[in-house]
Amino acid sequence: MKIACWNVNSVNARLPNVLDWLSRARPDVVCLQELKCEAHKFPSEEIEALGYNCLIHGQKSYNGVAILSKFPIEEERRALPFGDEESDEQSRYLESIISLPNGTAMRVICVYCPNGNPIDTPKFDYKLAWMDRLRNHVTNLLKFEEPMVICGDWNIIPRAEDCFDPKAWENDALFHPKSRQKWHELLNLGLTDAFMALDARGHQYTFWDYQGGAWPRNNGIHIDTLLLSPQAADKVRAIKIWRDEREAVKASDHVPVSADFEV
DNA sequence: ATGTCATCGCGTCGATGA
Repeated sequence: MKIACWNVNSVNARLPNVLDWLSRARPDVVCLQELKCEAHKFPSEEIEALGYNCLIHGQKSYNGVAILSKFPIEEERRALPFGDEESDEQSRYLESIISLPNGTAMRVICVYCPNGNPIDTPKFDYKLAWMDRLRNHVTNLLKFEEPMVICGDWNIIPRAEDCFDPKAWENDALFHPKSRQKWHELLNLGLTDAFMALDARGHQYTFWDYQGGAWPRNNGIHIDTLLLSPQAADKVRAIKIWRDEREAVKASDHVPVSADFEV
């Protein structure tokens, strides 16, 4: 089975690209970030027509996450615990249980981590606190010892070789030592980064800014990936960054990332 | 630093976020 992750930067502005890619890639499960719309404006009919069940956590203008599944899907929660009301106003988290054809189940989680810029503002504090809340929750989920996949736009550049020009990111929330520390704390719970397990090359970007000719210069960053519980890591077989999608007309600034699992 | 894009509002562009 194929599970994918894609920040679409407005699902309605991107609808032709999304439908086209779903038809070609035929993923079984897709986690979408940055819907930029409320649930009632999500293009459910068009996506259902391709055989997907849609679980949507929308928000007007900003954020918004969804999980598409060809298999039966049930919502587990749509907010991280350990938070305050202000944090939960932002639609950045969606957790589901998907029933697979072989009779087993998989927990699939879609996350859109806060950007956090500029640093030295409450936005950066919010990013760090959000990562703490996620780590606390994942700590509990790992106790189930079940297949679990967390797909995300993590808004964190893990390594210097995950960007074109590390110097340009020195004072950015995506590459700040505190952000990367949160990333390591999360992974050190026992999660496997699917890209690092199966590829691990540097300069395999998933995002290129619209500004400054970043795409033609290949000035990108690697910030989208799938994190796996040990039981999911046992089953992962391949990872793919759909780089060519960045070349499309009206492309998102992120490209899809997919992982193939045995069964 | 900025060769951009998307949304909203009571608007026909500016503010905002990325």
